[in-house]
Amino acid sequence: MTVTIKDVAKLANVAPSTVSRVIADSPRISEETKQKVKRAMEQLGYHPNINARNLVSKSTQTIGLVMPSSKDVGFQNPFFPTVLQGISEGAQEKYYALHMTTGKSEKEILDAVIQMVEGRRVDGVVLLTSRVRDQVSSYLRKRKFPFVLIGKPYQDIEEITHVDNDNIRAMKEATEYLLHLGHRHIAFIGGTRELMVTLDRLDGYEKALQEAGILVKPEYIVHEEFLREGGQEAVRELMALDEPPTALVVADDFMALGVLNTLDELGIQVPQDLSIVSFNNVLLAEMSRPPLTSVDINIFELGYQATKNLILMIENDKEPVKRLIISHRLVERSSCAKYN
Amino acid sequence: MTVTIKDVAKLANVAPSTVSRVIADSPRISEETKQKVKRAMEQLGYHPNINARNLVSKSTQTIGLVMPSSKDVGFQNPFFPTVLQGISEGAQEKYYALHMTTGKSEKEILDAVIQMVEGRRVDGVVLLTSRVRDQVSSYLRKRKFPFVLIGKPYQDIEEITHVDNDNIRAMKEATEYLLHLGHRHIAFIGGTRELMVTLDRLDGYEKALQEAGILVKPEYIVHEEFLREGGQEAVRELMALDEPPTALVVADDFMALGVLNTLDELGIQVPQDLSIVSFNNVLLAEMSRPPLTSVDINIFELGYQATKNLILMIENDKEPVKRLIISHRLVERSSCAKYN
DNA sequence: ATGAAAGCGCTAACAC
DNA sequence: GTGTTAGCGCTTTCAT
Repeated sequence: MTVTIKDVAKLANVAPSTVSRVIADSPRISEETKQKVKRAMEQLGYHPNINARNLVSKSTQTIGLVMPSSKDVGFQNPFFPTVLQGISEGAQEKYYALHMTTGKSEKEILDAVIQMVEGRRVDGVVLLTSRVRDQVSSYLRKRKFPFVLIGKPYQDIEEITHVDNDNIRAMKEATEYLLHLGHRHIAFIGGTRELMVTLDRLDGYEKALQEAGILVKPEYIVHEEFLREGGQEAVRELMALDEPPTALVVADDFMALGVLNTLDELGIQVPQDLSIVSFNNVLLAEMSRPPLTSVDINIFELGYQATKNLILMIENDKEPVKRLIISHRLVERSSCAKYN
Repeated sequence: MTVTIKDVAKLANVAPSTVSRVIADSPRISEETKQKVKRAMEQLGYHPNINARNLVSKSTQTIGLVMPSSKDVGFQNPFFPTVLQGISEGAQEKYYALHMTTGKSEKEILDAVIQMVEGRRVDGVVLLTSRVRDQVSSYLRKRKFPFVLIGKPYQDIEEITHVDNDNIRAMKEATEYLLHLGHRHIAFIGGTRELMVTLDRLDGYEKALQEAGILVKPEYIVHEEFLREGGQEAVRELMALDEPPTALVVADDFMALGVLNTLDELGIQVPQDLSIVSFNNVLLAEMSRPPLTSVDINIFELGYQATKNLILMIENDKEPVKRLIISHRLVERSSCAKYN
């Protein structure tokens, strides 16, 4: 029924091992037999059985992807397809396949990861988001299994290869941009504090203010856990303060869109009444009104570098631990104005 | 080094086959030995090698996912993560894993699919988008390999199990909604004609107009191939016609956002000057200004049903061909007004 | 440069 | 109810 290496061997009048060598493009096979075997493969429509190959070779040429929880907001964020593009391109170039894990809870995800690692389905793993106290990364570390984290590790930062932006600096610069425009009342809107990226960006925000000698006010710091519901309310409260901010740094374009929306309802004009700097610079940023000044963090590159380096680690087990910092740049559009 | 079924067998004082039966939870094993074996597995930290299992059992418990070309606009569309959520939930429930294929060109994608099918990496495939003259679906059909298409097949519609919306009717209703509001000059903005979904929606648009006795004007039909560049221009031309439309049906929320943007630049107010009905009802639709009246097509369900039915097909090879139509509904928001 | 043979870790007859 | 055994399709020594 299914055509195996033996069938090819028979037709080509060689041993199965020779066929195997042809597949691996071994240099110790004469060009002549190579052609002969290839013709036979062609003729029979032969395709190697990957499971058999994986079983004996103890490698799979596939990379495991750990997605954020499927009921997470992150899943809806355009960040996600873009980083996937980068990962997939990095994998494709080296002929690696992609295996996905998802799950609704942290536990489901961890279980799925354990299954795929212990079951020898993958040679390495890319973690798509860095969460505080992430169990998956702890497990992989203990297991000494090759993996790369996109984002900043919660702990053991010197020992986990990761690719990240310098989010502290990036947000510091974003905040300073507003400072230079004359703003003194700048609020921060970010996602859940469970995400390392939120923590770093908050950090950068505070640093910028401190350096400028401006007091960091707790009421100016908002964490929108939910994209829609929570957000609306939070923005309303923020703008209802005795001393409302004149500018906002928002940790994500998608979030910024929601903010823009709420502001519109409140009759607050951007950038005339309020300036906004956002983050990530996804397609959305230029499609919103006003188009958002946003920090481009090179999402594609995050994914691409993560995969490239994971493959390096897989193929060379003494590849050193690396910390790859992807560059960012502020893209000015129309959501900011001078404060007078 | 790695612990195998034999090690477990030895420790538990049983035969390897018994261990295998315990894993498969065979009813012919006494509760007592089951416990004994499970303890041994626990103690040794045993995990089954999936490749070995796949090799002999000729099944993989994994589903292949065929994504749109990674350089495609579709990739950026929020449709994509949402449908993935549905797929992943359907798979998870039946303990199926997910294997992804991507590629930059149609050819790369086809090759990747052939590899994963012939290599016996997956038991079935779900195709995420339906394109005109899609080679992947032709290949799978010829190969008689289980697959489900999300969207409407280009050909052999009676012979390909697919899950789709009734896009013709949905767009017809959307158009009629505008008709009922008094609009007589309604234009259509859709994606590339390479996508079946575009064709169907265009069809529904034309049907609605015809039934209403309104002439379908070619200059009212716009296909934005590129989300940004092309779109801007197309919308401008449309609004610069001698008789510009008073309403728009747009085949996608993401596209609608771009349209909204261009209209704003042109100083055209929605819905006062122009009404818009959009499609898909992703999160974006309620975050835009004005919030978009959009046809909810139940994206999650598309993915979920596709996977569920694929698994049925995998597990029962005489499962009949099915055509699953997912319901839709118009969600009214603020992008439409009566025409006076 | 090529062949023979062992075995990767598992399942599934077939015995008993 | 459990053990024995023969592969699944491939790669990889070890010969020659």
